[in-house]
Amino acid sequence: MTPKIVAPAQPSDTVTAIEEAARDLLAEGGLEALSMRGVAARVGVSATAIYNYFENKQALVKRVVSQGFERFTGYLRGAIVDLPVGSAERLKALGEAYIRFALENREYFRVIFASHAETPQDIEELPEGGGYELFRQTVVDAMEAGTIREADPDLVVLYLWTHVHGLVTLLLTCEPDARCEHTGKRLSAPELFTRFSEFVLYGLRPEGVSRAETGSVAAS
Amino acid sequence: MTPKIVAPAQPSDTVTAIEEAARDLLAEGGLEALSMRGVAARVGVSATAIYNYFENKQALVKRVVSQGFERFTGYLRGAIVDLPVGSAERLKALGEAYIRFALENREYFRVIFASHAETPQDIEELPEGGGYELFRQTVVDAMEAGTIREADPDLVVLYLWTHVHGLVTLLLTCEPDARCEHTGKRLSAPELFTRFSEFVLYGLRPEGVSRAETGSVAAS
DNA sequence: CGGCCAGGTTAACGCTGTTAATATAACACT
DNA sequence: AGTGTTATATTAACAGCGTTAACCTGGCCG
Repeated sequence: MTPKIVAPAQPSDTVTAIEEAARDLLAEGGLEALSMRGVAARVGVSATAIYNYFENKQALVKRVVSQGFERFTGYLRGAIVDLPVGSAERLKALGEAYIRFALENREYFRVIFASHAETPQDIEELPEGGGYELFRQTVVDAMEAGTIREADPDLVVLYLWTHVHGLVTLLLTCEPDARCEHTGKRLSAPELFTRFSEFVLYGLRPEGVSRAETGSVAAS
Repeated sequence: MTPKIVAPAQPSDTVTAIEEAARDLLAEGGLEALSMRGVAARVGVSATAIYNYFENKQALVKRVVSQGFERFTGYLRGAIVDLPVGSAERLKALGEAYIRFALENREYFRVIFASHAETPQDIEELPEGGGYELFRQTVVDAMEAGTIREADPDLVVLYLWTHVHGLVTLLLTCEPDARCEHTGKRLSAPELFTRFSEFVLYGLRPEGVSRAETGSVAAS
């Protein structure tokens, strides 16, 4: 029985149990299913016991979200690690993994990106940490390999991020399996992503028109 | 027999007052600021009086969201009505209006697209109604005018929708004024949208490569 | 031993959505 | 006029929520 030397270094059993219970409740029924009393009941303690480890519910949620974000980036990293650096496959796999994780962890993802990020500190520590860097590096590699054209990497990252994130949030608020096509085609999310990839690569400009022509004179 | 829960043909004074109070509270402090007692207090009645007009809070929120969606589509329609049909300006103005409305009505927009859409009926009546058709018609016009290349309109609509929606949701969860550029550039949302428009038109493929070459053989 | 303190308890406050029972006023019908 | 019905509002209450306060309890340290 070695007495625990430093408390904060390795978390106690109780606190991890609390985190697990909170994570499960969150994944099962969303934010409103995560109640202090509910978490406490799962752990087998009183509700107020949680306040020994977390200042309030928001802090608990923040912790869970933070861990979820780490799992998210880990998932993304694992999805592209075996693919050749700078390849289009790698870039595409990253987007697909983004979508897959979001759809398979709906409530989780929802809460991760519903963290209103009131304090500017929140946004610093959460989404930018590993996720953005991973995204950016993949884009930079693809640029150097000639897979995509050269441009401001941050701009391109944000552009691609916007796309996958938009697709995901639309699918999350509409329907699980992408019935957003209203002509009865009902493409699945991966199918949609594949179709979109072509637009991303080649753009929407009409076929025979060179870049100079459509510049900004499209109006009559 | 059954007390009429649905608002009558001409809404009474009280019900519109309730809707207004609910809308204001929602716009001010988000969903959690919208409480039955709070709404009732603003109207000047008892909390339970609301239940004469709305089955429960969810129904009230749904009503407010529905009205907000109508305002949203009206806003979009007004933003493009004066611009030439089929022009790139029109398409761009639509996207810009989408972003502008979302950023100027943050809580509103958030709740509109946070309507988990549990019942399939919800999604039918809400987002598809006028908004999608407006979006689609604008795209079809642009296609016929040769502003953008020809493709499945629904696919292109969803593509562009994904684009603006993703940008908006990212900006909403990150920061008001788009500090998502982490190199200190801090482009504003309209600036970002303008920059992205070029990507949307011309794509990300490297400059000199024709469509056939990069098809799907980008791997090593 | 005394003291401290982390970790747990119960009780309680004020808030929430919601239900039940009740009151009141206006209208229709005989 | 009386009577019933309906719409509209009320108050009281319940269960659940996050959170605070006061209290207990066991183990560690000087």
